[in-house]
Amino acid sequence: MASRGEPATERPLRVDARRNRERVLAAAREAFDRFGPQVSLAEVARRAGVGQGTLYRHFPTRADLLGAVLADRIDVLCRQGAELAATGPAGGALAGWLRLLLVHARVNQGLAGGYLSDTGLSERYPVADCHVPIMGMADRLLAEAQQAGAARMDVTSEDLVHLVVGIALATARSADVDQADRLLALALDGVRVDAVAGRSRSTEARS
Amino acid sequence: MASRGEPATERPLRVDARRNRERVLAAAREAFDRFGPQVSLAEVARRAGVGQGTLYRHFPTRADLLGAVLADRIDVLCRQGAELAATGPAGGALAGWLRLLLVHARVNQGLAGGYLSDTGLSERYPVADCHVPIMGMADRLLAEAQQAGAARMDVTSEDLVHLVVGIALATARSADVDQADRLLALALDGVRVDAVAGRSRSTEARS
DNA sequence: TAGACAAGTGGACAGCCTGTCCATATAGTG
DNA sequence: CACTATATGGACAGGCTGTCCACTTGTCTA
Repeated sequence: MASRGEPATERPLRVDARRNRERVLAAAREAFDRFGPQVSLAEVARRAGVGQGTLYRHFPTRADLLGAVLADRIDVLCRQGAELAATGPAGGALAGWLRLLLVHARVNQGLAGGYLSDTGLSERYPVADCHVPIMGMADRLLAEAQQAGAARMDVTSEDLVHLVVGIALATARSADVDQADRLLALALDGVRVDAVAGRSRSTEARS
Repeated sequence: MASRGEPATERPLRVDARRNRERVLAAAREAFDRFGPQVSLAEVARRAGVGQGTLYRHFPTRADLLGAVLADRIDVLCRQGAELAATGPAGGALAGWLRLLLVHARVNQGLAGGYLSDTGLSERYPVADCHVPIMGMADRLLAEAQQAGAARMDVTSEDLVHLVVGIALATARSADVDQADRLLALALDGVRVDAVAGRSRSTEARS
């Protein structure tokens, strides 16, 4: 995820360096959208009009570049969540935001997938750093929904996010554009408080 | 998926060719397990003790190789499903098999992911060929569960499979090994027939 | 069993990609 | 303006994919 908050304790980048960094970022955004997250980094450098060395100086690995591109998309998503929370009822805000999250996850499926698998397939913190703000927003919206009695108390925000991400991943290449939405609705049916009415969910369906 | 059913209309492989094919397959199985689906095909050939040309002759693309390895794992899974159907109650068979599917999807997540993304990121049939047997088994188990009154009528087998695959993908690198199971239970809560009790699921939670 | 030919093999090779290195160019500073 | 730390670009080493083809080996027929 590189430098989200710009520690600024270190001397700032030289202006030409910062300009090049932005160029690379812009080129990467466009190239990832156009050719997918597998696009050659040499190609990105070419499109940015910089040398490969410059690209690698700013983003030592492909994951760093993917992460940087993801980061501001996530910013937008979280701002939207805050707005929903401020303007609507708690249950609706949660459901609405999960829908936005679903769209985000579908659109950026490739990016995030590439990011994750480059970040290290193993031995890493379960969800990548860049998902921290997402988890924060999920925490907040779920807590509010639970307080309003609109969501089961035994559901965690991690569950919800994983469920949505999963739906996005699983349906990413489905031709049926509505399916993701239907799946989300199905899953949300299991989340709402009235769905549980005193039964001990989980394993009792085992066999 | 290459030649699952061996059309046999074409002359069979020469014995040495068949032997080499098996060797490559065995080496691939092991290498994929050990090093992940990104392992170099040259490495697979080396481990199989054949030349690269031989590997590519039998499996022209990485996806072909991944697909072949996946195919027999899927065979096993479907046989297990048939057994469950034959021995237990319909609702339990469905739930139990979905759990097996979840395990399968988690274990082979990398394989399937690699398979899908190599098969072609775009313009292809939504779910890859190799999933046809899985869908068939899901169809069957769901239909039986629905007839037994153990599953909602408005759920499709595609929904279920996607949900499970999604959970597997989303939790594949989670440190919490139980989470996938909990998510599945959560999702199944939305599937069971008593969860719906005369409400029109889906979008009414919108805002 | 021998000969002939189609089928199969292996490894060299072309082309592409990643990530490093360093001689050169340039912003920032006094 | 001069000086230095920073930044740049492109050549390069190393690795991977997928193709090609001269050579080897099953298989079939007589």
